[in-house]
Amino acid sequence: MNLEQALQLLKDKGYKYTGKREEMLKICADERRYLSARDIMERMRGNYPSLSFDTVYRNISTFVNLGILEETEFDGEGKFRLSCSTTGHHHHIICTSCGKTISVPHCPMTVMPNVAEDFVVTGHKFEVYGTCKACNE
Amino acid sequence: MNLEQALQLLKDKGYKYTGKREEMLKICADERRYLSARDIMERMRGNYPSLSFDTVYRNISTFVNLGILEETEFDGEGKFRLSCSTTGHHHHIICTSCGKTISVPHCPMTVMPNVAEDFVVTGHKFEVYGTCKACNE
DNA sequence: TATTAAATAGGAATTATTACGATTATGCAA
DNA sequence: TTGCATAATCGTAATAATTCCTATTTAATA
Repeated sequence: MNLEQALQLLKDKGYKYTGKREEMLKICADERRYLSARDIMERMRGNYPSLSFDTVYRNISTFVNLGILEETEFDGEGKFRLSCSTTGHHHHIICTSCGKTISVPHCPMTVMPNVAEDFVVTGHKFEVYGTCKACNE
Repeated sequence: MNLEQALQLLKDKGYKYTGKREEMLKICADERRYLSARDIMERMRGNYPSLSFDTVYRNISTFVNLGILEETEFDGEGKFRLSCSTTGHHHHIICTSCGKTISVPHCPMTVMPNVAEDFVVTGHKFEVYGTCKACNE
């Protein structure tokens, strides 16, 4: 997904256009890696010095619900990135230092032995963590 | 791992025996599923009404470092369980309602394409979430 | 039994996130 | 273009999980 698609989707769904929403999405589109809510707030402070937590968290939540952002959680906080263009279901190798990702189309669920007949499976998480080349230097 | 092994390991490593540590481990050994720090505290309040956060969190941290407890994180909080007897590396299917688990010896890393030559891989997480039979009723 | 270092209590501090009433701004229709 | 209804935002308080800190207590052992 790119910025234009994200803004169009918001419009189609009847959400109002605001400068803050555009800037949030712009930041995510420019960086294309996992950012925390605080990361996003910090990058917006220049243009919107009086930005509220509420605005950022509520908009993030909206974007996640619409599929504009992908969400995960590690190091004790939520992380968000613009949904990958990778078609369909995928996983990530994630740099825990800068949030940069590599997409992995391979999903372990396809080869999971069906040991869980007693479980109603609602989801799964497969992530590989490490540090990227740039962060290693 | 069982209660006796855990207590022995603590002793071998030079940690002091305390009733609180034994009870924490007893709770984990009896339940054998993922519990939050708060879950553990609540179960101890009867015997130790003046139990401190610090005690629980510090002991959990000690136990995790010694490999007595396995740690994960979902629903915004840390979860802990007595290390499985399953030999070696494994993953879990986890009931997000009660913390009950099923061990899965299969690890997706063994079949991961090596797309990460630019990454120094430090870890990974593979968990399947759902609700168990008992919680579904 | 006395000593010493580890463990704990009690509560304050931190951090991430959510909640909420008051205010402001967007989209739309007259 | 203006006014209206409602969504979005602000400012801040509330929550919730976790960590930190100091005085006190306790387990191990000499």
